[in-house]
Amino acid sequence: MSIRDLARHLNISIGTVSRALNGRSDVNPETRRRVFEAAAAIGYVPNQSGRSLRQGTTNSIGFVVETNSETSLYGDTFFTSVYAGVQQVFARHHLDLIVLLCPFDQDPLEHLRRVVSRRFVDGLFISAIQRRDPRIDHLIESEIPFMALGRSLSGGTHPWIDLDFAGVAHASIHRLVERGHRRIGLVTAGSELNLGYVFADGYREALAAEGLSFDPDLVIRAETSEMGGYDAVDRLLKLPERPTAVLLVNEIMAIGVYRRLHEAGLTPGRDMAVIGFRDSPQSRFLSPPLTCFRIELSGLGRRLAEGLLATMPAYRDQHPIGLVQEIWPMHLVAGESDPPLR
Amino acid sequence: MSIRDLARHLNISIGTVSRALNGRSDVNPETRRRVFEAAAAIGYVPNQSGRSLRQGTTNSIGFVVETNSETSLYGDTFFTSVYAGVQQVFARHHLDLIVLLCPFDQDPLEHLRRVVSRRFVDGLFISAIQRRDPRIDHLIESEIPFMALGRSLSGGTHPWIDLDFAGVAHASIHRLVERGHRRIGLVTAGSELNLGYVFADGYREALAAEGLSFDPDLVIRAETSEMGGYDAVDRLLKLPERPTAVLLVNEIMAIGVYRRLHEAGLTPGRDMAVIGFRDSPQSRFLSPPLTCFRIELSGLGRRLAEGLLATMPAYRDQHPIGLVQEIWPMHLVAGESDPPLR
DNA sequence: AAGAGCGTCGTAAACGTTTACGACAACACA
DNA sequence: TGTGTTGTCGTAAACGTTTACGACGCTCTT
Repeated sequence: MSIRDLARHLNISIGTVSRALNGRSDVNPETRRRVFEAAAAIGYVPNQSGRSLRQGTTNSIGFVVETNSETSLYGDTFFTSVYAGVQQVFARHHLDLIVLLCPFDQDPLEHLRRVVSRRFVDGLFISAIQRRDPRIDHLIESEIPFMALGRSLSGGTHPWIDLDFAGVAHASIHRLVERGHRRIGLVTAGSELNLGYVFADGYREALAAEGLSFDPDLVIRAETSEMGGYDAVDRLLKLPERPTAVLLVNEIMAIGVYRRLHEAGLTPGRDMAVIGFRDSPQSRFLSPPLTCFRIELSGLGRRLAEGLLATMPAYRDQHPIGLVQEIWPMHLVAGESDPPLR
Repeated sequence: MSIRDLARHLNISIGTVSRALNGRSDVNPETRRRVFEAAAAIGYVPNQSGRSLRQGTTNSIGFVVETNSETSLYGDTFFTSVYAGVQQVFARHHLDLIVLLCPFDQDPLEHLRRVVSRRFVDGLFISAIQRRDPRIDHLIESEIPFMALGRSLSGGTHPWIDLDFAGVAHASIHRLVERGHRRIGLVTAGSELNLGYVFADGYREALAAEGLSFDPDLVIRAETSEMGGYDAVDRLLKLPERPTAVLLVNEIMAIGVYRRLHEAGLTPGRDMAVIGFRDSPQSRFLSPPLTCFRIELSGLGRRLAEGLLATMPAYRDQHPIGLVQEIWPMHLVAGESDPPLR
């Protein structure tokens, strides 16, 4: 079932059929109508390989995700919502979004190399950005359009959108101080994820802004999992002078944090205030509900898509925005895990 | 950077280069060595579109996932581990696994039609199998190799692997009865997911096997989310005669279940026994830890991959297993959420 | 009436790869 | 020496599509 069959069936040339289907102007409207009608009737759909080969483009964009729990900060609902936003924008351009999984036993750079060299996709999203991320250098060098969810230390001239972890740290510290806390712990990502550093830097700055001193003992770098949160609190509880509040880099950790507090006979919120990132059904269903930060995820997805398309020649004119390098805001959702200090 | 450039660089024909790279036997070992060496030196990688066009195959397999929360029973770690298993097998065959997202505002059948007709992949995995699933009929009709994670009512001659929800129901009921429970509730999937029905049927059979009567009031069909679990318990608590134990179709619900019990001044486990599916870090970190069922997920992934390859002519001889239609076992992990009834 | 302009269409090359087929040399065997 | 076999390689067609180019007929202008 090729374009040749369709052309024969209509008694016209394959060139005309192709032009009709691709919406070119030099084809009679009546002819175009007949072509579409016949295509639908006999169920013709263009072969993607042939099309790709000819025009050097695949009409699909890849979202690279790490399956390694060390580098994946977010739960499932996070990416699902982001994907939805991306797809909303892509649908208008007949672009497909596909998810490319980096096997956990493979080096992410190696995996990316493979994806890029195969020319499997026209563009890429990458996430789980490391502090110094060789993937970014490789992508820039290979000249493939891409968008980073998160920024690295090197910066560069590629598009990125980063979540406002510094803002979260500031808002959290300010709120906790207002509620009487003076000794506030931080549990941040222990991996080389850049956001772990951004979060820690924001924490330190926020302490300074509130006139509080910085105690390195209160900063725990942990795995971003239930167990990571558990271990982190374990260490905080062993300090000679415990913090009265703690800030978490993600909400998965909160589960372990609550658990460890319970085991120590303490009540989350009452005996130790907890603020976490991010708002999710899980956060809301914890007891007490976690005070955390909400992200407009599908909006983020849409913006990511726009930012990527803006760098692609074929779509640039439809997205006349400059280089997207933005901080995505998050909004505090008050729970009951950080009541005023008695 | 095409095969032509590589051939010119080596002063041999492109046919020989292609045969050398593809491991055919009719090429001098010394020539083959030179070809591989030169390819690595100048960084040549075969163009996938050209290859696909010629041999009508894409060397990649798609895993279709629903982003709709109504039909997605499992959390993130579930699929991540399954993917890992699939990739282990695929790596040996130079096959790529890509995830194809069905946009939540699109009909899954429509989405699948598009994927299939574009010939984007050589084979497919589908999950979230409905009781009667038109996708399966379409896949059979279109003659594309596929493997279903879950089985539908229609059966048919396609390969599938289904989790042993009936076995879970039996084992759970048996255990609860042993521990003194006589009135046991069930919270199953409210959508048209077939496993929701399989689970309910297993529950009913297990009750009969234990000589207990079936009370339709004790069966709640709910959304497979935190809120779904919450609402389900809410209804169970309103019954004139409360159950002393409850069975959950997934562990996300358990979060809502625990929460609702707490709000009613009840303690999960002590005042109402809870057994859930499935074992995950979350289940373990609940208080009390959830008694649930563990699945060997990467093994499941490997078996899914083998079962798919067994139906594909190009790989069949390397996987001489028949049609895979199997029930995948799950093993009870004792938590503390179902102590003996006082 | 001749030429320009326009709308519509067919022709054929090109994208990069694989593979059927045949060519050729070297060698073994009768 | 002639025939067959084997190992190695080149040639060219084919996959399905897009698109540059030119052809053709029609209308409009001067």
